[in-house]
Amino acid sequence: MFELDVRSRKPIYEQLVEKLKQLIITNVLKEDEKLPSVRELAQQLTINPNTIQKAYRELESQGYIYSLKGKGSFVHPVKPSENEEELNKVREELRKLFAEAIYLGMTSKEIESLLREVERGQEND
Amino acid sequence: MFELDVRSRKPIYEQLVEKLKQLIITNVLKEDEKLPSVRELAQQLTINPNTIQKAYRELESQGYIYSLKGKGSFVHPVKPSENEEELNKVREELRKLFAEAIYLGMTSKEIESLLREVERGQEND
Amino acid sequence: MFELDVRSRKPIYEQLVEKLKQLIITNVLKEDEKLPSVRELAQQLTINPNTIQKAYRELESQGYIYSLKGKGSFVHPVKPSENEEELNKVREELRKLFAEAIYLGMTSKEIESLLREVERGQEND
Amino acid sequence: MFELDVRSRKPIYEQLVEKLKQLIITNVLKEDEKLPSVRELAQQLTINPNTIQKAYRELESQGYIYSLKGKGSFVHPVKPSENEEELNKVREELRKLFAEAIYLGMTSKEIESLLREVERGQEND
DNA sequence: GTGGTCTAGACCACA
DNA sequence: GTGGTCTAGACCACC
Repeated sequence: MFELDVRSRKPIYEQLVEKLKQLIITNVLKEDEKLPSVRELAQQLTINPNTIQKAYRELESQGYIYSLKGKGSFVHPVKPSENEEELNKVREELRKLFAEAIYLGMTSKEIESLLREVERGQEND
Repeated sequence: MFELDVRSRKPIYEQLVEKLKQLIITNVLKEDEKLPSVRELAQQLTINPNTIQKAYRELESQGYIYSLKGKGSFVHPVKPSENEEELNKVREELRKLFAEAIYLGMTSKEIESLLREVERGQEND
Repeated sequence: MFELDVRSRKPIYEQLVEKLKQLIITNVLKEDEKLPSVRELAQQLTINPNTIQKAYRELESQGYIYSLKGKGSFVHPVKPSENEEELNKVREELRKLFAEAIYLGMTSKEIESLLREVERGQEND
Repeated sequence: MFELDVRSRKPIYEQLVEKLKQLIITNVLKEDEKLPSVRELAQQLTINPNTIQKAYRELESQGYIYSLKGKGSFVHPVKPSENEEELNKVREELRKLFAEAIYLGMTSKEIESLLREVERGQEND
C-alpha cells in the first residue's frame, strides 16, 4: 500500500498519519471507504498495532476519518464549512513556507508552477 | 522579542529555531547582525542557556547563523547556490501543503494572493 | 570498545564522533547494525549520557547513523551520491596533508604504499 | 598577505597557524626569512595582537619557526631527522583520511592524481 | 528500555 | 563577556 521510512527522525505514527492523509486528499481513498483494519495494516507493515491505532486516533481527531465500533474506520466526507480551523493552520503554514522559499531564492513563478502541477494531479477526483 | 509555548509538544529549542529563522527570513535580523547572546536571551525568556545554545547550534548547522567563541552569534549572509538541499525540502513541503489546501477548499486564486501578500511583506530588504 | 582521553584539548564528544566514524568507515560496524545505547556506552566509558548523545546527534546530522526513539541508534547505509559536500572537505584536507607530508620528507612512494595498506585493510567488507 | 574567515568555527589563531604553515611548506616563506612582526600583522589583519602571538607560539612549539628576542620570528630550516614525531602524526592522519575518502567513494586513482597535483605545485622550491 | 528534552550549575577557551 | 563543554539528575515520547 505504501512505504514507511524507519530511518526517519519522524515517529512512525506521524508518518502513517501523513501518508493516509495523502491518500484521502488525492482521492485514492474515497468518501466513506473503509480503511484497512488495525491488525491487518499492522501485519502488512510489520509494525506494532498500537502504533497504527495511535495514527488512526490522530486522523479521527483531525476530522479525516471516523470510526464505528466493531466495524472499522472510514474516510470522512469533506465538509468545507467545518474546517475553518484547519484552513487557518494551513494558511499560516503557507505563509511561512512562502517566506522561506523566497528567501532561498525561489521565484513566485516557480512556486506558482508547482501549484499548477499539484492542481493537475488532483483533478482526477 | 517573541513568545514561546513551554507546554507545546514541540520542543522549546525547535520553537526557537523556527522563530529565529522567521526573523532572519523576513529580514528583521539583517546579514551579519548580532543575535542576542545565549545568556541574555536565556534570561529574557527565563529559559536555560543550554536550551538556547542548542537552538543556536541547530541554526548554525542549517546555515542560518554563525557563532564566534568570544564574540557572539551572527546572521549568516545568504548563499542561494549552496542551499539546493534545503530547497528540495521546501519544494516537497509546498507540494504537500498545496494538496491539503486544495482538499480543504482553497482555490488557487486564494493561494496565489497569499503568495503575493508574503512577497510584498518581504520586499523591505 | 575504545579509549578516550578526557584530558585532551579535543572535546570528548568529538573524540567519540571520530572513533565511531572510524568503526563505521572500516566496516567494523556494518550497515544497519545497532550501536550501543546511549546509557550503556555512558556507563561503559564512565561518561555522562548527555555527552554520548551529543556525539550521536552529530553523527546523525553528518549522515553516518540514524536514531529511532524507542529503538536505538544504527549505522546509516552509505549513499555515495549524496556526500559530494563531505567529499570536497576530504579532498581539501588531503591536499593540505600531502603538502605537509612532502615538506616533512615523505616521498610519493611512501604515501602511495600507505594508501595501498589502508585499501587492503578495507577490503574485508 | 592572506585571508582569514572570521565566520569559521575554527579559532582565528588556529587558522593563522595553518595559513603560515602553508606559506612555509610551499616555500613562499624561505628558510630563515623573517616573519612579519606581531604588531604589524595584527594591524594588517585587524586582529588582536594576543591572537597573533598565540599563533606564533604554537608554530614555534611545532618547530616551524624560531624567535629571537628583540629581533622577531624566523622560518626554521627543515631538519627531516628531527621530525619523526610530526611525521608519525601525519602518517596517522593520512591513514584516517584515506579510509574516509575510500568510504565516501573515491578511488585510489583519484587520490593518487590529487597527490601528483600537489607534488607538481610544490616543485618550485 | 530507548532516544530526546530540559534544568541547574560548573568550568574552559577565545578575543 | 562570549560561546562551548560537561555533569548530575529529572521527566517525556515512542515502541
